[in-house]
Amino acid sequence: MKPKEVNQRQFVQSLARGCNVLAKVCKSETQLSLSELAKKSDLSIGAIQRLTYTLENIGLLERDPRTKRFRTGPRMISLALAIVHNMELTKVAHPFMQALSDEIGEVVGLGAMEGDSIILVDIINTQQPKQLLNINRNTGAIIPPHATSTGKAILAFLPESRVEAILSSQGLAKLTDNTIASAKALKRELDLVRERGFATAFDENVYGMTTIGAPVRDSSGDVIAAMTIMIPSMKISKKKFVSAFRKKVVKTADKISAAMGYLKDADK
Amino acid sequence: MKPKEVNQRQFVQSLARGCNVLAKVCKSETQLSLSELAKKSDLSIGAIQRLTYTLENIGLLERDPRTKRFRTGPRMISLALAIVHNMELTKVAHPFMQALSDEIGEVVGLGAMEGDSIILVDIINTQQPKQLLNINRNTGAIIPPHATSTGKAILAFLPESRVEAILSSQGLAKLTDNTIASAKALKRELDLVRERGFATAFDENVYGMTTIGAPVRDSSGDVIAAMTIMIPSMKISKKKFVSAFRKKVVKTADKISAAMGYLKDADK
DNA sequence: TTTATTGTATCGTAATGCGTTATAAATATA
DNA sequence: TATATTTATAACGCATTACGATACAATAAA
Repeated sequence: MKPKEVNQRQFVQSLARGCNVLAKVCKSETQLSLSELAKKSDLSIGAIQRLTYTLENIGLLERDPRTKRFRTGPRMISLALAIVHNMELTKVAHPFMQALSDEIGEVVGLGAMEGDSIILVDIINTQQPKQLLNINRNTGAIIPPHATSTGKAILAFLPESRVEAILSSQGLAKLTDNTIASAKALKRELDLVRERGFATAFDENVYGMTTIGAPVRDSSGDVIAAMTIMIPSMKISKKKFVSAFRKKVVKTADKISAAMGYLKDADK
Repeated sequence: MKPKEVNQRQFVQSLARGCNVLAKVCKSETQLSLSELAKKSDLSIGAIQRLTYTLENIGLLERDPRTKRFRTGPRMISLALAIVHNMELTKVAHPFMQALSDEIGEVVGLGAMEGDSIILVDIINTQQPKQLLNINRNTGAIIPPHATSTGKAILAFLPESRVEAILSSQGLAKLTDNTIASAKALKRELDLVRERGFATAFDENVYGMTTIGAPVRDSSGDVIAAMTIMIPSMKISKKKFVSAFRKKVVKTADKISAAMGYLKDADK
């Protein structure tokens, strides 16, 4: 119908539409009705009906028998668990992150490269019941590479070509006044990160969040992720923050790298 | 093409096919090539090409640029993490399970109802390097309800109609000599479980695995999951196993129920 | 090099999935 | 309870979409 010039003759519309519907339901905290789905996807009601019928039939979606609303189906949950399970990184990293978080009493996160995106794959939340400003990110969130310590800690150690690919696919959106939104400035920043071995971000992604991150390597020495400490900016000055945590982030990230099989002094 | 009398005119073939392909790739430990996928799915090579092209295009699949093999894409990973994140049960249960496992030095698992399936949603593995028989189940695994302590601990506390629905959808496969494969015998077993408050399974699912499980309830009092202790059967006699662990399973499962908001003595 | 294997593009066809419309059920309003 | 409104299901006719087959290109093996 619509002039989808994105593609040629290889694109199967109904699959893409169906997957989008599936994703909508799975990501939604609440259950969704047929008509809600139709509105959110702007597809005809008939289309949604067929797609959901199919997805339900193969177990990826499920329907509350009372309310007739859709929710994530058993097969989808099984699949999700299998995927997460296959990510050995989180399994390896989690205990180290937990230990660090316990020690310093702050939020610790882990962002990993998946394709050209950086995804928050694990987070240790410190449950201080009602803090003024709470850091509240969920696993699965896609993280802007240029505006986070996680992102910069990864980018700094990737080959030029990968960095360009990632940035061109993700863009350099100006998220706050402090966001480094120019390619040139970012390049300089990455040089600094490389030199120091860790990255920082002061209110660059969202206002009020200060973070410091260090890269994590796999057994072949490639940087595949970064671990971060996140705190509310008002809690401490930049200087104190960096001096207090720089060694701890790097040390913990290095431990994770080691546990992933990376031998620090193998060469160079 | 094939006489798919399963359905009428509402079933959209290409969506179902595409999702199956997607699931195959995501569940596979290794990356899959186009032709491998074609064989495994028995679809024409052209079909697989279109489906994977689409899935890749929308980020659910990803292709290794060198080998051209498919793997789980960033958007799929993001989705999986979001799904798992939304499952508050595991978040709540995990620390209790960890504590129990630490205390007794055995494997502890958690199986939850998802639709008419019971899925292993979390497991604490005790990493005894090279034990003779290692319990090795992965999260995401679908668990036979009638042949496991997890399953029986759940079934015993569900309304009759749900039990029937589950059993008729899952069957009563004879998995070992000890499997309770008759509906009558199972009913008697479930009576016993209800009476004692926990379920056992001695080599009923796979040979060599003995388990004991207790139900977990949510805030509305419904049984939604069960927690199990799993050990290699040769390690201990049935009697000793039950007497050693019966109180611990129930107690820990109760703690989880309480943390889920269940008030034990609300009524009755 | 040749040969096998695997991935990509093309093409004509009809079956598949499309949006619309009609019916039924459920929920809200009076 | 009756009426209006929203929501879900089913039917249908048409054009597009996805189909399998085949031919071509690229890569890997020998």
